[in-house]
Amino acid sequence: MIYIHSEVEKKWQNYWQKKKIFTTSKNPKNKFYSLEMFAYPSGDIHMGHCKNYVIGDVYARFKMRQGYDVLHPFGWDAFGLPAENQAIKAGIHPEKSTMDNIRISDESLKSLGISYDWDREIISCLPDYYKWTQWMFLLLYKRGLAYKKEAYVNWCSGCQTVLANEQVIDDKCYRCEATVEKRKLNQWFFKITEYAERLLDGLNQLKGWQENVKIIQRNWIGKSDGCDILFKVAEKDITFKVFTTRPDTIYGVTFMSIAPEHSAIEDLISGSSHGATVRAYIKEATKKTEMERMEKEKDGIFTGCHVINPVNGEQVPIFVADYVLLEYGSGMVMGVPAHDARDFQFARKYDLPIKVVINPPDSKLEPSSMTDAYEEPGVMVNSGQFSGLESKKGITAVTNYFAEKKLGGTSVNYRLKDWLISRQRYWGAPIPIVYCDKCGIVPVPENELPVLLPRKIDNYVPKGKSPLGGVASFMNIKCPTCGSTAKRDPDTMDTFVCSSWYFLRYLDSKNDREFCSKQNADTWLPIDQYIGGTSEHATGHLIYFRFFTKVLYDAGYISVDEPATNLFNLGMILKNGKKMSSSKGNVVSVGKFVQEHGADVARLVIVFAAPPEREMEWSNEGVIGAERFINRIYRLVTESKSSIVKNKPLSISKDEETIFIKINQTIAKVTGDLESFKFNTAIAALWELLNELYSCKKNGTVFGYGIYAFIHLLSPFAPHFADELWSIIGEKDSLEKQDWLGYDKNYLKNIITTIVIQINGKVRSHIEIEGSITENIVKELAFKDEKIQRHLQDKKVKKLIYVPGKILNIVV
RNA sequence: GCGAGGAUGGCGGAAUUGGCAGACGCGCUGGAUUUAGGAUCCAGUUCCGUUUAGGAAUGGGGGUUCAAAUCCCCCUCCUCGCACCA
Repeated sequence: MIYIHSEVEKKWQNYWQKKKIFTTSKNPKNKFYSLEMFAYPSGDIHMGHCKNYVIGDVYARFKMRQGYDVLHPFGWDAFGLPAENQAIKAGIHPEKSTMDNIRISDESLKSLGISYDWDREIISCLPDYYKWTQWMFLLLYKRGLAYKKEAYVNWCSGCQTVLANEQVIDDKCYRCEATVEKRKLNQWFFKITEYAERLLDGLNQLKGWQENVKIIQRNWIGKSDGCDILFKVAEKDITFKVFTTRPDTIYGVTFMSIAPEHSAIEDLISGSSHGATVRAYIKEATKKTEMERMEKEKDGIFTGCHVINPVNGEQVPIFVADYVLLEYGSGMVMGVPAHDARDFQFARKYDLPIKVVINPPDSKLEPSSMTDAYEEPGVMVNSGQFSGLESKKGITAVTNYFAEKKLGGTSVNYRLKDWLISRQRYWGAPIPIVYCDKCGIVPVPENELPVLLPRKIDNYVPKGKSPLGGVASFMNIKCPTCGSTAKRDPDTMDTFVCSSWYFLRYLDSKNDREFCSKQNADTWLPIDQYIGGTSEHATGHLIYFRFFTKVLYDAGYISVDEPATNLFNLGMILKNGKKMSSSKGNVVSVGKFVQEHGADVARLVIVFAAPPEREMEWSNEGVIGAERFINRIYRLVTESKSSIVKNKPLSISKDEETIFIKINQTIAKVTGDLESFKFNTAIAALWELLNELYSCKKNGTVFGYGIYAFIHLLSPFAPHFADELWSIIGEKDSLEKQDWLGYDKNYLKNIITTIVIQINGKVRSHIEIEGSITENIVKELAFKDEKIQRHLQDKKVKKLIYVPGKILNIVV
């Protein structure tokens, strides 16, 4: 007798839909917001994507069974490069291609029986969604958090657009792997840096986030405490502010470096004989990629100017050097060769003086014999009034000195940069900004949203300019303020903007007056369990959606300032050791697999093969195991359905006690494992119980109850199959409507306890004891034991160590 | 270079306030049943040792302990993140 999955799975999916089993409660008493990251619709989804949805589904179903009113929605991150590149490749308009992909992917998800409330599905490329993405832009603009500036940006020659920092990997584009160059462009930015401190601080309250992700975010934010110091230029009327974390080395400054892109350089070299060489150097430097600049030997060029060291009046030369980053601090660095590795190299190359101002605690440094900079703490020397101070105290003392003299003082810098959101691409939400000849930058009034993305466009393939710029009917409008001729912004927004707030739209997906009502937000927020992705999102989406949450909180639209209390990161599914992807040709199609083996088998393969957080290889062996599991259960249930017992047995006979204990232990184990995402060991426990049920006498109330309990426990993992078994044993409706099974605490301990007897830590024997166990009984039985006696011959017992109920170790 | 995580049978993986290493599955071996087996059932399966007795074993080396996969020190390799951040 073999289980036929195809009809059964369809039947239950229809049933769930008809009975609205997964429709979210309107008035939740005990809310639980369970969310999986939404997806890019690039082609049909494949098994590689499905781990996310299956793991999330098992958890959501478990929570439903525990009596929570679960919100479990899904949607599509439908704008952006992945969808657009795929459309261009196929030569199909992105809208058609995207919507087609969504349709077939929805089918795949439904065929897996994922418990989504499909009524709340969102698609970020549709106007009723991106209207609110544009609204978010305006909100940030109003709050001074969106601004435009000319900046060097990452330009991908393949995708013909700018990229955010985290979209550049080793100087290559994250989508097409073309080399990324620097271009100076006028672009929109979100001022995420203004939230740097709060983003950092908020991590401490996220107890339910994996430490790993929080560490990555901390590093990415990159807070460093230090001191600003003002340096006057000797030859010109210019003052520079320079950031340093080591003000204690101020007396060791022997030069100054400035980033090639720095706007003050022109002033420094104007009218100077150094102008030509400096300009040539800058030209060369800005041509290089970041990688090239990093890999070569540090170099620079003298500007002809000097700065005056404010502590001792010394004049030191200013160099332009391409290892200095414009974006960090003020784009200038004070060169202290004795105590900074980079400055040391630079000084040796150009024969600049090396001045030791920090000595190690118990030795003295000689500049001539140094082979490396000394960067550790130590004692300040050659430092005027500060000499003799321990360097840590020196940092404070020097900082205070500058603060008092109004020449600088305490300063904090972050590695985090503002978020560049303009994209010169067609497939995105248009930026709701108008450029009026008279009024300048004008935000589109809210009541004119959405700014519709024109469907008709001659050429959406990017060629270095925004495709929308060529659509006259879109570009040319009247200024909303004064009515004179104006133009729209031809750029679209980074998709990360769409995904920064999507979790809010689910709460009120059809609201056309607000992105989400305050009431719904208050009802459902925060996300109780967020599941998805790997840590690759740690510096992208997971920071951005925290940022948006804080902005919306500040603006009073929501009452939480962190979006998700718990975050679970998953490991990828691999096939032949590599990430599944259609370009690598190693995908397992959902549709085909479900047709052949069934959704429940797919689900079981995913949960049993490895712990969810670890990478797993998709293997045929796993499929065989899962199929065998299902058939074995099916056989047992159909053969014994007449003896099913639906209530916990009132009395348990002596010889049924063992199996009853096993049942209770399994309920406890599976419940605990579900709560902590150890789904693989939950399945192992079910296997154990199944084997146990097979080997016990196949009748009697306890056996019958065991099968009943088993079906319950199986249902989050293999919901179609479990509901089918549920009806086979004569029950009505779906298990989803049933409360999660409790267990009897009095039956968790085994009747027989095995005590391990060790001699000098080596296992020599076991004794089995039923009933109460005291140390004395154990000792008595141990010394009577034949094997133990043999080992104890001619030996003297020195010590006995007894661990109650576990071990007796005899030391001889 | 810095930061995080990891290394356990033929394979995926269990086991963490230190207490029987290898749960469960796959594979393999033997048996039963079957016209048949890539179905099913039963038994076995870390390695060495013919069996027994025993010994060895959780990447390698040292240590703490009655007792270490688990704690400490050193080393090797792998994965991920950051990477001139002044």
